[in-house]
Amino acid sequence: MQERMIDLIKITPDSPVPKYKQIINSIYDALDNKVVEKGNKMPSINELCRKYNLSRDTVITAFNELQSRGIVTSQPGKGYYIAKPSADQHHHIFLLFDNLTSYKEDIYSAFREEIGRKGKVEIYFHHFNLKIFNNLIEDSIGDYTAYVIMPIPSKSVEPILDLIPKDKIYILDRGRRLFGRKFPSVCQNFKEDVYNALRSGSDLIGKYQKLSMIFPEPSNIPRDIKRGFERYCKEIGMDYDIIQEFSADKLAKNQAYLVFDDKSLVKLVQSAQALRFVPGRDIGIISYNDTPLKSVVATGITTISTDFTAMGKSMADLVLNRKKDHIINPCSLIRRNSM
Amino acid sequence: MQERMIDLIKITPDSPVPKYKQIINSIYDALDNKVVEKGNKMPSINELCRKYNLSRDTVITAFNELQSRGIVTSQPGKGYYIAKPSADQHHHIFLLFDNLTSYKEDIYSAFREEIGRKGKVEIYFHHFNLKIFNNLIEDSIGDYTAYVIMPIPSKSVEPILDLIPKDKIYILDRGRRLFGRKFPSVCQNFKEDVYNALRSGSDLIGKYQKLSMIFPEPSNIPRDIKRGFERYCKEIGMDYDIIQEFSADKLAKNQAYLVFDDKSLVKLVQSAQALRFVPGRDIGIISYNDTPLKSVVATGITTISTDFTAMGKSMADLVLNRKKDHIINPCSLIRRNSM
DNA sequence: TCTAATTTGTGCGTATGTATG
DNA sequence: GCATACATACGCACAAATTAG
Repeated sequence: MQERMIDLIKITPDSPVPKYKQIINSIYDALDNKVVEKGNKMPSINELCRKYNLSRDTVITAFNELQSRGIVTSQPGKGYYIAKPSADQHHHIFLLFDNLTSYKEDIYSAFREEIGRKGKVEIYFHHFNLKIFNNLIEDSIGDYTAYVIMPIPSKSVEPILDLIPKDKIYILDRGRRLFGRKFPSVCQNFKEDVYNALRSGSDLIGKYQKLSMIFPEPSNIPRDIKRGFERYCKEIGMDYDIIQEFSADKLAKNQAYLVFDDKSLVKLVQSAQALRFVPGRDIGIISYNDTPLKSVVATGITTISTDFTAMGKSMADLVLNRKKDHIINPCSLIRRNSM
Repeated sequence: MQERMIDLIKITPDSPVPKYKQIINSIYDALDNKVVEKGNKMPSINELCRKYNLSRDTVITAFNELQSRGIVTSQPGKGYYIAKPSADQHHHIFLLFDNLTSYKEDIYSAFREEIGRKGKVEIYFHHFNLKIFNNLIEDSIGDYTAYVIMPIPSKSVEPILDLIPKDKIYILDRGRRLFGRKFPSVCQNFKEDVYNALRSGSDLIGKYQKLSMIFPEPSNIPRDIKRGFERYCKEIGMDYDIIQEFSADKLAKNQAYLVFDDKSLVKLVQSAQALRFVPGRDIGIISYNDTPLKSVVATGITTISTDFTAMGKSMADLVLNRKKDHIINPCSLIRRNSM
């Protein structure tokens, strides 16, 4: 037993981390990975000194610190023993968002709240720029206990992720298909979500003759959304098309629109107002990602939206408990007057 | 290893460039030429003093600057270590927001865009919690070249700010009255802004019999807004009151409402819709802080708003050029159908 | 447990040159 | 010419952290 335990202590002499702290961290890691448990005997002080060429005092400093934190107890004349079944390690979390939009606040707040005092969270943004993405991760390697990442949707992010220890990576929001089950994740299943949300609103959609998706290109909107949309339309035999940029002349009565960015939504509603088309009667509007204001835009916009608070909470749960799950975040259709 | 590193520092005593800057440049060169890498130990302060006949203070000045640029980290009792794989950015900016609301996105994007490749921006949120505020700043001291801060409106933030070098602090958005001309700033003048915006809209406001401000308490909305509002109403002899929480029964015809938070705005618009009161005819609505969606809420909400993009740009200009200005950010009334 | 060596961190005093008014 | 402020550089002293023996 001690033999195995000894090997769990990793000392790198030239690290900026003090040796006694490296010992402490090793014990925490061993507890987290459940390779030691309450009651196990710790390797003796002299054993560690010899094996790692450490000063006796260095080991004692570490053990004293562990004892004062309640992780180990000492039995004079016998040795040190693990005193706790698990340890609330201090998590230092690298949270990499794509960009700063209003619903990110929901994810972040929920995440932070769940993490609470158990860790410190630092936020970064890559703005879908691969160079920034790589630099941020490269700079941060070794500095965090967990890396929660909204990836850029491209194969080219993989080499840089390989530099991070695999068991510290968590994938957030998108990248479900890109990474499969390679990392723990809380993601949307964009294709299924859109498909299911549209299905659940078939009674509303049926009122219209055609369903147009306003999908700006190039954009960072997940491609899978388009696939889910197309699958739905084909399946129920709905007339549909995909518009790259909305303009007023594309607005027609008895047509419904599925819109993703706020800018297009604003244009769409303004055009409708100009022609005195009433959303929900003359035209239909479904918007993506819900915000409080959308409930009063025009006379209320129907939205397809994932639950961002749930997303933040689930991710915190994964990180805190080192779970390896692959969670699909819930998504639903929120019915309002615009359809 | 240290031996080689020592030689990488070139000091020419008679050069016009200060010695501490020569040290900094040497480290940059070493990083550029990849003769040092992340995690390498720097030669100790005393070592450099002896070897190059430098004052200890000179070396420390250089190392502190490197640390605040994020190039090195220090561990008391051990030494200084290279913290980045490569270095090109000379500004390392600590950006502390109060919370994440939609218009923060505008400030941040504009700020980031102006900073460009000249620096790295790290963003934090204090949520008006003094403890978080203090912890975030305390933890960050010495790690950044500039601290851009949206303060908590309270005297109690001053002691912690005193710990930051005075010439690295910039005040953003609020705190104009709290700090006066103590730090460079880009702030709103809430009292004047509201007063002037209301004055410029007197033709619209005159249509209504009463002007009600919906001002939730407690809240983090600047108190000065209330003062500007009261001053305007008294000056033109307008009947007015201040409502702490809006409820449907408080909605009355021929009355105008000045509303600050999205939650109250949503309630207000929904109540109006329920009673079939048309904004701009039966009731008036003015909302604070513009977002794209507000142009299509109901049939368009009139807003009083500062220019958040300008705010971000101005702040970037101050930081990049180390200007000491005190800028009042422009604010105006944006006329739409709701008044 | 104690001593010793090395390291960073901080404070204070001093001196010099330069820019500003 | 004078006063002031600021950046640069030096010297000394002491505290606290890290580690060795």
